[in-house]
Amino acid sequence: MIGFFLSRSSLAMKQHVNLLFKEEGMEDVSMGFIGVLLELYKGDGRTISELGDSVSLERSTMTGLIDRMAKADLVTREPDPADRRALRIWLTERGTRIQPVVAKVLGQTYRDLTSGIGDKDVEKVEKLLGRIIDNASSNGKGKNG
Amino acid sequence: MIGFFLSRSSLAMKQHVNLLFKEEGMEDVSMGFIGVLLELYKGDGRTISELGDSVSLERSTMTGLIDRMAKADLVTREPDPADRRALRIWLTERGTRIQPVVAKVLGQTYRDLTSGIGDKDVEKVEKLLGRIIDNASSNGKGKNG
DNA sequence: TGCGGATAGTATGTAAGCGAACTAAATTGG
DNA sequence: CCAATTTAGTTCGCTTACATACTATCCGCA
Repeated sequence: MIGFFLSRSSLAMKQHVNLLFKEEGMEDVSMGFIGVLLELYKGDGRTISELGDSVSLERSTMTGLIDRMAKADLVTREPDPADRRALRIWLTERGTRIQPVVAKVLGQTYRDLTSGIGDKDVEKVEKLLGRIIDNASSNGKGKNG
Repeated sequence: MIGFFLSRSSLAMKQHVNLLFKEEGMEDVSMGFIGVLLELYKGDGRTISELGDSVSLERSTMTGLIDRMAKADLVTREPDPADRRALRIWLTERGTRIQPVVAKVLGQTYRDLTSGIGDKDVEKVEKLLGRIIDNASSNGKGKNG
């Protein structure tokens, strides 16, 4: 059944990324950080909510994620002087420095896990999974969609 | 990136299944139970380890899963008279009774989430995800594979 | 100006998964 | 036959995700 394949492949990729980081001597960097790191490489100093929207995670999920990233010395939370509710997330020196490693791990993961699968097929899978995600949100939120 | 699609679609399916069970008035039945239930419908009275192997979950994960299934009155743990280490998992009356609902929810989920995608393409996705899962295990366990 | 609703972030509790460490029991091998 | 190893299951600590409820702050409008 498709659900089985989805959950296993998702978990497998997560574990593979974690493994590669460990092999780079970065046991404290995990798959979960990558989405946020990639966003921050586009530009840091954004709020937790903005980042959460970009990576499709709830605010309550972001709190713990940013906690762990801060503990791993990848980001800092700084108060926004213009909005005392908001915190702006900035890359630390380490967070900036590991960008090439992040790229390397992602590239290697892609090559390792899609080996034997053509780029066209990978694109097709992404497109179909995108469709599944869309179907879920229209069937879920809209109720009688 | 493919990792994003995998984790989102996997989560989406999980939530969709949970939602459909809720709509059936079974808030306490969740996606996580399904793999084990389907195995038990093939034949119950198996050990936790056997079931874990069948659904590709670690023993430590199974403990909590069976706990929750027992709390939802779907299964019972019974000691194996022939092996005092082992516990045999049996379907309860409720566990047996909901089989048609499980089938219905699974069928509906399949139709909802793959709507707009041909059966051939779904099969193709399953096949390619299977390949990714295999790639992960050979690259992960074997190390320099 | 000040009240009422939006918004930012956190806290809490639950699910689902892993690995490592542990206990009890079974199996194997010398 | 008994010591050593393996196996069954649980417990513990961690990650990652959610929803809900809460605090603090901001903003729109009367």
